[in-house]
This record gives sequence, C-alpha cells and structure tokens, in this order.
Amino acid sequence: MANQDNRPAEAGGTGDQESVHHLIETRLAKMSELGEQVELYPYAYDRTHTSTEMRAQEEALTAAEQKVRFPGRIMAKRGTGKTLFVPIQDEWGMIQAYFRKDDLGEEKFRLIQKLIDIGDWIGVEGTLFRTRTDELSIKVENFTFLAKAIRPLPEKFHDMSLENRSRQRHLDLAMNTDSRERFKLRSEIITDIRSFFAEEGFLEVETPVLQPLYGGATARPFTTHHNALDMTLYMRIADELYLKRLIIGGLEKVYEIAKDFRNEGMDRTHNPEFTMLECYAAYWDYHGMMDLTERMLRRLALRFGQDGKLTYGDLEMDFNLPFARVRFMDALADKTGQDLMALDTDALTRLAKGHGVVIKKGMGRDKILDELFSELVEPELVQPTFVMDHPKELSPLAKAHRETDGLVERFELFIAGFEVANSFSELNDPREQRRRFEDQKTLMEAGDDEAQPIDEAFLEAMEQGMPPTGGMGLGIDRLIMLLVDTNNIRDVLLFPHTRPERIDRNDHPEGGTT
RNA sequence: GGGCCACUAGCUCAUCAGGUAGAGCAUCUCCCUUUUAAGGAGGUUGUGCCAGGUUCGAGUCCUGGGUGGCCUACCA
Repeated sequence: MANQDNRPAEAGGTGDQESVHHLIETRLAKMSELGEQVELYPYAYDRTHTSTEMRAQEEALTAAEQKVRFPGRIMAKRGTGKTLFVPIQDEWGMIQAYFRKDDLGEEKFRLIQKLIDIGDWIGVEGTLFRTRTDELSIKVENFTFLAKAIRPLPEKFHDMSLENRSRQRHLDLAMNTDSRERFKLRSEIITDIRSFFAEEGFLEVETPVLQPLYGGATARPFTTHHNALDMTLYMRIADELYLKRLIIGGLEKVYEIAKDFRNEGMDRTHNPEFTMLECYAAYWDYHGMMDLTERMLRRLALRFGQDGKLTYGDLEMDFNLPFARVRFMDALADKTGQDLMALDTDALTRLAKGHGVVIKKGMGRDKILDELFSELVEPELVQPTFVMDHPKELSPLAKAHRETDGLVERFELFIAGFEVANSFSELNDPREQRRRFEDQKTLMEAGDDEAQPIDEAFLEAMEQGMPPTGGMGLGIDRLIMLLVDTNNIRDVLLFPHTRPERIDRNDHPEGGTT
C-alpha cells in the first residue's frame, strides 16, 4: 500500500494484514464465491424508473403490472426464512425489494440471502405492489448484481459524528438523506444564480487561480512555485483585479463563481478554500450593484425560502420588503450618540475602549471605526441591510465618495448578523489607485501582512482607461449557510478541509522536539 | 491564538472505588414465506489515539504529543 511505504516495519508486525478486518475478510470470501456465478463489476444497467418516478406513477404501473428495473444500494436486509425484504436506495429515496424463494428458486435466493451484503449495489426487476403494512415494494423476478462493497456501512440508526461525516463524505451522503438534499440544494442555488446573471446579461468568465501577485482583498495568500519558470506564484485571494482587466478590455458585464484561497484560521465559518461570486458592470456605480444584489437575493429567497422569508436559527428574515440602507457613520452615530467624524483619534480610541473594543498598536482611525462597527452594529443587522459609505483606508480599491471627504462609495450587505456581500463604485483613476497602493505598501512595511502589494501590471491596465464600474463580491458558502439554515460551513462544503488523521512521525528525523 | 471537554469493537456509545473491557447495530451459525430500528437462540470481533511516568497492577491517575468538539478572539 502506497501510503505505508515510508513506515518502518515495527516489531509486532504491522503489515497489509493489520488493515484487513475480519468483516472485510468475510466479504472478500463471499466475493470470490459470488464471482463464480455473476459478473461482480458489470458495465451498465438499464433503469426504467427512479424511486421518485415509481412513487409518482404507482397507480398506472401497478394496474398495468408493468415491469420496472430499479438500481441502487442495499441499505438493509430483513429475512423471514424463505422471503427477504431489501430496502434499495437511489439518489432520491428508498424502495423496498421483496425476494421470495418460490419465485427465484433455490440458487438465486441463496445469492441474495447469503452472498449479497448491505452496501452492495444491485438492480432489481419486477412488478410493484403494496405489502400488508402498505409499503410500496418491488416483487423481484430477477436481479442483477452491480458492484460489491467490501467495507461495511456505518450503523443505521445513530447519526455519524460530525468529524466522520466531513472526513468520509461518501458515507455521510449514503447514510443521510438530509445531507444529500442539502448538497443538491446548494447545487440548485448556484445554478439559479448562474441563470440570474445570464438573464441580467452578464458573461461568465474564468480567471487565473495561480497569480504572480495576489490582490483584490486583504488576506494572507497560499504560496506555491512554478518549476519551469522557477518563480513564486500565489493562489488567488480574490478575482477582482483580473475581472477589472476584462472591463478595461471592453467586456461590459462579467462575473465569476470560483474558489478563492486564504491562508488563515479555520472555524465554523471559515475554510481555507471557499467559493466567491464576483461581478462587475461597466457604467454602473454602487447603487446599481445594490439594486442587482437586492434583486438576486429576493429571487433566491422566493425560490428557496418560504414565500420570500428565510429562517436562520431563531431569526426570521423577510426579503419581500425593500432592504434597509444605512450609512456606516450614521449607524455608529445612532449607537454612540455622537458624530465620530468629529472626534480625534485619542477621543475615538477612548470611546472604543469604553465599548469593549480591543485597540491594538498601529490601528488607524478607520480601523478603529471598523472594529467599533463590528462590535456595536453588525450583530443587530438581522434583516437584509445595506451598510453604505465606509471610511476610506480600509477600501483601497473603492472610489472616493462623491459628496463626503474621507469616505468611499462602498456597501456591505448584512443578513442575520453577518456580512454576505461587499461592493464598490470601483476606483478607475490610475493616479489615485497608485496612491492607494502606496498607502498599502506603507502598511505592509509597518508589518501588516494582510496589506495588498502594488500590482504594476494591474495599474498599467488601468492606465489604458477603465470606464466607471460597479463591482460586487459575495461569499457563496455563507449565502448557502443562510439558505439551508446551518451555522457550520462544513455542512455546505462537500469536502471541508481537515487535518490528516495520522501524522507521519518519520517526516522529521529528529522528531518531537519543538 | 486562549479556555473547557472528548478520543474504548466496523459504526453509535457504556464501563469512572485503578485489578487485563461491555451493549445495540453490523458480522457469523441456526429457526421463521408480507418484514420495515423485523423477531427468536447461539457465536466472533478490541496494541482502550500515541509516547513516557506513578503503581504489585493503568482504558481509568500524572506529563508530553496527536486529532476532534464546544466556547472565545481574528480574517469571508
């Protein structure tokens, strides 16, 4: 086994044998006997009906005594001597197969009774009927073996632990209908978002994951290396700077749904790779983007919620009403009773500390405002709310506010207390963009490892002329969390990042001394 | 990153006065021709996360490490 290559042969004998559990041995033995009589891994199976179709068409199928052919996975076996009830699961549900010794004959009945296990795949052929306990069933006349499972499925009437559900998603999907439904829903939501953007006239594009410079957000990147070019590359933390190049090139409405990668902590709401939606429209400002965002979310709430309302934990949000729109500084003024723009940094720091905000060295005015906002305002933004017109320093890619000095034209959309979307009237003046990058560089040199590096190639593109543009980014995973009502990002990621179960202690010869 | 808790059979969990481990499901044998957490009788299954230590004796106590969960802080 490949993953054991660099393990030393320890005393006590760790070999391939140790991994062969007796349950697997038993199944392997059955497999070789079964293999003498049937094809163990055939190539295809002609299905006539899915489980849902059979349930929907039960009356007609039963009346006509029509033969159905139904493939799926065996989820249980309930024998009563010379009959056998076998629930078979397909993607949509479960249908029970009924095997009778009298119908199948001694040999075939022995196959299903003795050699075919829970977890195996089979196709059954027969007619529909109702048992006397009123369970829709297939009276099996013939069956086809489809694939052998040599490992057992988990136990059937307790939930798997969250850890095992995430690490072994194939088992979670096999065992838990709600999990299958949740991930199918995720897919339907994303498909619907694509339809929405198509209807709005946006072009779906793909931009590089591997970038010579990262940008478009404030975060630490993953770093990798291109061998042939012998150069460092970064996994993207955002799509923004490439999508803007497309706007500069004359594609007027573009969007991308793609993975971004951020080398930061993991918890219930953060995974190192996550799915981001970004869209840009030429000639729009952030008001246009706000309207677009509101249209999209109302549509999703109508299609995937209850009459345009969503329940999240014990919160209920109504997307039918126009979304609230509040200015960042106004929201803070409401909470603190004073105009924070009028305060100097010292007074602001005292105020923030008074509200329990931890002030670290090197935090600028705008950062303090942002912290204060997170502390005082965000948790209360349950109904969909656009927070507009943020302080400038935190938004190096946003255009200055057309009326108020020190602010930018930006909005964040909050729902159920957390940020779902972020948008700007995009900065398109290359001189101003260069100054903002210089400011970021200063922050970086001061030790801020999340500050954005200067991207000369992007500046050069902008110098070719970028039209007025509105842009918006939206965290898909968080949106899905809202729509499926879960507080754990693992529930909406098929394969969330997990640490390896076992550390190979032989990686570091001197090991253990840290 | 900080705090608290957990890790025992393939799965879900008990054993908590330290004396070399149990249940249900799964699996095996037998009985049962409409069961559905089928039922009945009997059997198999464990380096008790890893490494040290205390002890006559450790799953149980101590130390270190690993993985996970919850709370807390930060980035989406």
